[in-house]
Amino acid sequence: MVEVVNAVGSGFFDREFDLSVVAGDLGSIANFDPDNYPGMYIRFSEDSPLVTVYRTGKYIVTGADSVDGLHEFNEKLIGLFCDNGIIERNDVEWFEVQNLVCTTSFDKDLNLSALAIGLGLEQTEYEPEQFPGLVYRNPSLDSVILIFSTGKAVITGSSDLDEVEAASDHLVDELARLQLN
DNA sequence: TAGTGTGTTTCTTATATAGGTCGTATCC
DNA sequence: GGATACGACCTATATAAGAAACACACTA
Repeated sequence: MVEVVNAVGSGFFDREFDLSVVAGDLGSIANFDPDNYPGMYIRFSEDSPLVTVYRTGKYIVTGADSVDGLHEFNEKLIGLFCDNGIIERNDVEWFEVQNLVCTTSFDKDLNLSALAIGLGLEQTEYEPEQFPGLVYRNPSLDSVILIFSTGKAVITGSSDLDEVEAASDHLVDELARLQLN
């Protein structure tokens, strides 16, 4: 069972912004501090995703917990900008998912040293002194998997949920093949 | 040597995972 | 003062974006 914990997307409005003015128009939900970072942050509520908007019209949405939620939030953002006269509907050029961070569990403790050997040392990085997880990069997958001794794992780097599930299935198969699961 | 141009790195944000370290607080 | 407990933060992973700070190469 793969669960999305963070979905990241980026988009583009065909319009340049004076972020100081936009932040002023949006009020307390916007935060723009050019001395700290060139992007303007927008957050609708404490637990909502975060939007970073740039002068060029490009923007990033982080912190959604599903792909649908990411698109819904994007629509909410577009609505906010249109309602405040910041953009018009036809200024919306594109929006796409860039990265998914997912978790899964194999429900069994794992010997990461043995797993690193079994999966192939050229495809794994395991340095417990540096980081407790095993990093698994398989060229046939478009995701990177962090595997922990508790049997839990983090799958990241893909923009497609089907690819994430394929990566999870692949690892289940590998664990079965290696008789470590 | 100084100035200019180009390229690279860092910063920031979200998020899970887990081990280690560090600082602070509480108790004896 | 020493021992223990706890929280915060670091480590690593991916990704987008723009700006600033660098490093390096080249020309005058």
